Amino acid sequence: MIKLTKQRRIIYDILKESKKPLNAEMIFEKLKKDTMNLSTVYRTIDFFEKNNLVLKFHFNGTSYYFLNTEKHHHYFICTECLSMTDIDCHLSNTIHDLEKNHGFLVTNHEMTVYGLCKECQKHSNI
Amino acid sequence: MIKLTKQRRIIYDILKESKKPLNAEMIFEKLKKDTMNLSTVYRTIDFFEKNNLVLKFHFNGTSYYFLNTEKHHHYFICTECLSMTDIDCHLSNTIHDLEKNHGFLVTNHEMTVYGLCKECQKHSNI
DNA sequence: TTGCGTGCAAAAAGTTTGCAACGTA
DNA sequence: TACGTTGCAAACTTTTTGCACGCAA
Repeated sequence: MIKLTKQRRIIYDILKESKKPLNAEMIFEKLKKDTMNLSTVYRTIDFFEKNNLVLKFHFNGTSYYFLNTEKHHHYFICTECLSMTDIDCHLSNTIHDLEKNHGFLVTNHEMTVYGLCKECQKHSNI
Repeated sequence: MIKLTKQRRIIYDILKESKKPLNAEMIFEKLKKDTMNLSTVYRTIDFFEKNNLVLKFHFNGTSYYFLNTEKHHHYFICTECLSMTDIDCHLSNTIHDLEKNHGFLVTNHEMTVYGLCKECQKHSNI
């Protein structure tokens, strides 16, 4: 059974409220620092990840985390505002082929599209 | 014009010879350390990346790099032996839809499938 | 009560940077 | 020759770890 501590509850709620993926530092900021130690943030996230409660991806030198609801699997990340949008991608066929044709055992997959969202394109001076 | 230095040549060749993606430390090991400074490895890779000569992905705490030939874009990574296999994935449609339906500007995308290759499944005790 | 979770402090791992010297175009 | 590249050493960022104490089940 999973032990529900105050810290886990807090971090879970922060991730739940957030409309964007967060990194450890961002979570730490949100909980006002003195509530909890940064290493606890890392350990808690790690725990969540091992229990499939959160998913992560790596971007610009840090890992970002978000709750693993059924709908999140593939996403578009705006590199400006970090907004995350679910996208449809029919990967299951590809994965099936891999297992069938190459004999691979697929344990995990990720697919991320980066770019600028509509809003950020307006303010962007690229 | 791109300045071709001894160090760039060496690192390029290492990546070319390698059948697997390499991280900075692995490149550094291969060139026997005293040929070049580790920070030069990082700077060179960075330079290659900016000039689209290499692609990278992040895994297990480090960045892995490989030459950006036309054929490499989406791949299967064996988490045991790090072997990399190109896979077919028809993402262009997905990306097209994103740009058309959401007004996103797509600048980059990655898709990686992780698992165990045929060979490693035999020796694996998972 | 007991074993897992946490705080704290310290360090590991990966990567970046400033500056002087060097070497390619 | 000139300017981008490199070596070196130092720092920085992100993440991990050991240990003693604390708390949820």
